[in-house]
Amino acid sequence: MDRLVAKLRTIAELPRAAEQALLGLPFRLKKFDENADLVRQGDRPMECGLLVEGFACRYKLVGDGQRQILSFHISGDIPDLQSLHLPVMDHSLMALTPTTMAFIPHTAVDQVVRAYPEVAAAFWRDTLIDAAVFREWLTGVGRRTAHQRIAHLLCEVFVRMRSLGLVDGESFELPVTQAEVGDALGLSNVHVNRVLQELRHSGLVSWKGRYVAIGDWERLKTVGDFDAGYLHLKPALAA
Amino acid sequence: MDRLVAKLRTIAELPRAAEQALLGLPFRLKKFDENADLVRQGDRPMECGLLVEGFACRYKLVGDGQRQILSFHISGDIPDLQSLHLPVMDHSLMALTPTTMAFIPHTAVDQVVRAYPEVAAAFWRDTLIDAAVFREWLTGVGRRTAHQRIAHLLCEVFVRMRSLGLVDGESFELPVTQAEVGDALGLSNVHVNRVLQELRHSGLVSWKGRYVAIGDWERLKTVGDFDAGYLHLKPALAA
DNA sequence: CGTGTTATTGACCAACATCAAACTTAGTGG
DNA sequence: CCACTAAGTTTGATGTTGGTCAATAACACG
Repeated sequence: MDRLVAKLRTIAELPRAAEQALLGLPFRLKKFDENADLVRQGDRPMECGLLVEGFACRYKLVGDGQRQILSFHISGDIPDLQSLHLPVMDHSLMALTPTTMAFIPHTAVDQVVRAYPEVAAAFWRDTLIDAAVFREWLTGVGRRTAHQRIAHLLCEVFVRMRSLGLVDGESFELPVTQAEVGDALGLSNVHVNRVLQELRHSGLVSWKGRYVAIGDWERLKTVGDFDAGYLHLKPALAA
Repeated sequence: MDRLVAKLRTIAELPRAAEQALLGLPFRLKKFDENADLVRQGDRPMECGLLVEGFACRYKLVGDGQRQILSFHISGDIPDLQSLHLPVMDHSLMALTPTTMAFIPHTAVDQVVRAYPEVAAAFWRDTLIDAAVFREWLTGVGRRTAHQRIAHLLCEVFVRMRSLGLVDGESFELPVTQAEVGDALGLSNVHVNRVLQELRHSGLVSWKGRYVAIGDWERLKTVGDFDAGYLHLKPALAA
């Protein structure tokens, strides 16, 4: 649960008592293999899943079987928090790496939320930030070129990782395949590969295996038309 | 405020007292011309804007000036409800027709939300449904063809209008230009025009001026790969 | 009736998809 | 430690959806 508190601290201030209540939440740990579904579209979860360890993503499938990845998630996120108020899942969640989740009963979350309006506000704020990120992705997929989209995604992940203290120098872990990037940005894996090569050759980024390093942050931001405002980070973390 | 209550009834059950509290909310009416901005990206609103009369949309601009429309809104919606918890707007709102808004002070909304957890839950649920729609649009723009996207959008608007009792037979008002549809779906106005002609010729829809009529609902749903689940309507309204 | 917005058409073009094959790399079991 | 395998990356050739530009036609409205 300390991961959860750490995450919420990046977006809101919580009174000590509320943090204690969160730390006391009951949960059930469960491990998942890479590529396993954590929750499926159509499910009616009775618990919220806190991502403790690993990387995950939300996704939807369309009629002809293509996949759209909707968001990436890391330690501290509760990607299905919405199930508290939207009983049936409208998308699925899957593990991008081996993952461990802490499932917290809805009833327990509900109690904390009722007892501490600040927690309710923080959770609500968290889901609102989710929505803000969807809007940004939507404008990217709708109106930006492949180059811009890829640069933008790298900027976003970099800033989010940095706000959680997960960046080492200029580089951070991103255990995502090029095909997955394509599914997130509405591109083919082939095109992602080609654009990535150009970004590398212009020295904007390097990406080897699971690790991305930013080569030229200012230029990458420019190329990606990136402005971190939509992430609604606390000012201290946005720099 | 009765528009607001009517809207919330489509997504949640509220105790009588809570509805009364909502009806008693203070507000300030303001009229806007077609194409006027209601709220701008970067603003820090002190009020929430309830759309009383007219059609509006959320949008963002990208670096080179192109526009992405993020959602359409009708009477009863509070498109900037999020400003309660996200102080600075990450997108703009504009009127698609002459519009009247009722601006309700954040402080007043906050009081009702604290006094009635059911209202807090209903509002939260409303913003979660917003997010669900963004996800669906994202998958459409990312992974569906122009035909599918346009058919899907018409399905969505039809179902939402019907849930509010705003459909007359098979037809409903949609005061949106083809260029605006393009900006919503990540397409050019020219291409929207061509696809729309095909949809008309195959008898799926007719669209004259401000009014759309569904010609073949079943086929339109199939073409648009549409499933209303993501709208999270109460079962009685989803049919 | 003008006048400005919106819809429609045609010609041409570019970004990105698709297909298929070869090449790398990271694991895995012997 | 090495060969083997599967996943991921890279490359090339080719195709298509949908964009851009520019002109014309239809409307809506004062």
